[in-house]
Amino acid sequence: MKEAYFPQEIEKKWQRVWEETGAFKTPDDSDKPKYYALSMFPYPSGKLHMGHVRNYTITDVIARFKKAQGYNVLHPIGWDSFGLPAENAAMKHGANPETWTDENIAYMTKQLKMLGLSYDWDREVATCKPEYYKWTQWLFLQLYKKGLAYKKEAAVNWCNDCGTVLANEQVIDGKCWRCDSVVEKKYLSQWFLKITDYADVLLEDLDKLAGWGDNVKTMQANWIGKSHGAIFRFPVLDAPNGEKMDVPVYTTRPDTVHGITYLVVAPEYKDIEKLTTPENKVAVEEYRANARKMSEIERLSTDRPKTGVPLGTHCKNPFTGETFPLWTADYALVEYGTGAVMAVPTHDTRDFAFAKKYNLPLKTVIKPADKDLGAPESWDDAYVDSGVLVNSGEFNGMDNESAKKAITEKAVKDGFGEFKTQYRLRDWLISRQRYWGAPIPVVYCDKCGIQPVPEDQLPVLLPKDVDFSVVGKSPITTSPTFKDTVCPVCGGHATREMDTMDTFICSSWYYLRYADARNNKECFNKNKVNHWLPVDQYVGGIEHAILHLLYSRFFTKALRDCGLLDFDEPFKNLLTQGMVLKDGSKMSKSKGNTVDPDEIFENYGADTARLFILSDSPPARDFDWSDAGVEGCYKFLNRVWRLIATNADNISLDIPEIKAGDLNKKENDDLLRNVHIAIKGITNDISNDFQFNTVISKYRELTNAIYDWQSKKSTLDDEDKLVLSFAIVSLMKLMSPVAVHLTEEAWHDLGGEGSIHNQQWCKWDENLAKSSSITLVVQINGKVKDKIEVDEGLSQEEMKEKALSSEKIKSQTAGKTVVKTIVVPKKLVNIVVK
RNA sequence: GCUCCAGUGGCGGAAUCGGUAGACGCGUCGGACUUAAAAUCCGAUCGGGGCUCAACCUCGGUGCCAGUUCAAGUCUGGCCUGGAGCACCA
Repeated sequence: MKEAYFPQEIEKKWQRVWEETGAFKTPDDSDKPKYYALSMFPYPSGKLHMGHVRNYTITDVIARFKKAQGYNVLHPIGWDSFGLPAENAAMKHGANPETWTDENIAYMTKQLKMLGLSYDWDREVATCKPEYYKWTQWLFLQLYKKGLAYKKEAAVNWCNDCGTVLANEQVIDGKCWRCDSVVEKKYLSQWFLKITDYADVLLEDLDKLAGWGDNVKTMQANWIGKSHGAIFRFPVLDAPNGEKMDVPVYTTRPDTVHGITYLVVAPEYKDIEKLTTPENKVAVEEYRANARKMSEIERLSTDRPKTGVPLGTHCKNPFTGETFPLWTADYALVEYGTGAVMAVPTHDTRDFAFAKKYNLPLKTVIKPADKDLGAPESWDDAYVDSGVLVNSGEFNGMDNESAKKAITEKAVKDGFGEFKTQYRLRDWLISRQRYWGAPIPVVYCDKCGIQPVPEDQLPVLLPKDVDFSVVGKSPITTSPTFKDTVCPVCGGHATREMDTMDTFICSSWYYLRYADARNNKECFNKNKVNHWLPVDQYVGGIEHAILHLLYSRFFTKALRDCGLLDFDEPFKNLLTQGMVLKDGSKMSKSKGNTVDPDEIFENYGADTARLFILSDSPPARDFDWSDAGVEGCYKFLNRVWRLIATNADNISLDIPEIKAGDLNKKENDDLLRNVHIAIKGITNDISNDFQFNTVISKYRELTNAIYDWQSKKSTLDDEDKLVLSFAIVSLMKLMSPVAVHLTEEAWHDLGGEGSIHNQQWCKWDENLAKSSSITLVVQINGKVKDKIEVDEGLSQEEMKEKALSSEKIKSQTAGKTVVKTIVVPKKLVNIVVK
């Protein structure tokens, strides 16, 4: 065995061997229990970054650990390869997005292999390949048949820089998630998926996800935004055309209904013209035109002063008989609730600000039980806390929580309202006016209208005869061959849908395809999907907390309802890894603080990179990259290598089981114990929340313990060699999921058969994993005063005696009264004195 | 504004159930080996006080203030700071 550690040499060799022998192929049929470990698949942007390295290393270690524990592990990889960057790159360099994507996939595949990841490459998928997007289109058709895909004219988010519409989830702070430019509203006819049909079950089933962090679950719950309240319909008294009509409002505060002093409709409210008097028409039209011009970001800014104009008409409050005026104001949102708000300025901060500005009346209807609030005209803000009702007729004196129910019940009985559950979640807009995506498989017939493309005509291929240099429209529209087609129903002329699907559709089902990646007859075989899914451990970035993870949950539920699979949640356990930072901020090209994985592989090897990326922080927390830390990990691997290499002649792989009492020498017994403690600790640390940072500290502790043991030996007898072999081979096995190449090389150099990665995980003996003597901690009044080495088997009474007979304790308790003594078995004695 | 997460040495972080705070590493300092360097190895490293120094002794210490308990980094209540998500959602 070579004395020196040459990672570059070793790593290339084993990567080749693993590839040639198909070391990581996963059979579908196996007697072993299944385990599905999955990393979020990458977008082929060009090169791996450290975030990828962290993500894939974490999942790889989990996959290898589970395999060693006897599972049949599915650990696949693929490419989320449709999307705008490819198209933009193509436009910039005059190339083709496909070429650009293929080149990136090739390069990044090479890098993934250099990292020593145990993927089953036979299951690789790329969402931009026709053999994949054929099935994306097929799934769209299933959703269409089920009534879950529909087209409608709506105000949608438009990103001018990307030249396409965006889903609500892709608008962050009023800006495009990808290019950060300000999003505008446009009225367009677009395709939507009815995710709102699943709002309730998506929310409820979060409770089933015990293996997800609360942060992600609350983010999803907030996004779905369920609230309970009531719809009230207020009759209009003076509509200019004399029509009898109602204005319905949604409120979560039915208890404040007696305090209404005006009503607001959104500028885009559908009946606004009917509710405007001729005298107010000009001002209202002007206000609406202004609102239309405003960007979303301005419109939604909470600190912008409230504005509005009166419509001139009035409603009657059926609870009080009072009349109140109608206004339009842009703080009412047309997409939420009914698009109209009952305004109770005394008990809502927004209404309060608006009423103050326009001198609208204030009427108190809730006050704290124990004090008076005074005239609302003197308040600085609305009173929004709970209390008892006043000025509310028959409901006076009732606490406001009970009043919510009682008042709504009265409205139901009298026929002008009902209970209502409201969600903030909107339907998922999936049309994109871009080229590099899966075409929406729909045609528009001059006679028959919208027609889905028949399944046997799939895939609808992306045209290749397009001009990528066009500005202001999708390149797909430049294809001379794509647009015109025939109607599948009447055979007459039809035009194809020119929009492609949001790439998040492609990534909403890829984890299903891995179960049956090469199937060219079906999307996936139902039995195979039911066997492998749900994913046992999903690992990826927190940035997908809402987008990808919510969409995938929706897809799984929808496909279950289409009869394609039998489970209702795709990801049983979710690990959201933290970001990789350098000098305290996120690695990014613009900040110039990136570290190139290639350089690390070249200078230190993949094993060092893997070890380091796991070592310094728990996986869920942000990780601060440090060059000194890499160096430290490299030194540690050298230290491990030296330990094995210098002892190679004394190590046998054929180790009989060593039981308690088999060894004669105390130091050998101690080393044996340390090995068992390490096995137990490392196994538990990986099993509980994947605490790889402490796993690695335990590698170091065991390595230190073996070096310490060795420093006391000048020659080795048979017992020494036995215990040394056990210690070193255990260390190698424990490290094999992380230092995948080093341990494989050492295994072979020591004469091992096959691969260390096919060996069983180490087992520990509970009796050997604890020491025979313990440190008895003696406290006085809860403060540690002495530590005594005692035999483990001591009774509580004996522990107490030992403690009290300690010289230190005697001197500190002298002259004081012992009030009480608490004995914690095998741990400590606390003496309470006065 | 609402929701969630976090706060421990110079730094990253450790500490099943409430039971020895600071494992392991990085950095720093000191030493060994060497002609020298690299590599490697050994030792020290929370703060205050006592002792000529050291061993040792002692007090304080996990963002802040209270509380529960024999005992609190850990539990409860209230704050402060940082991060993330949502946000004129009625």
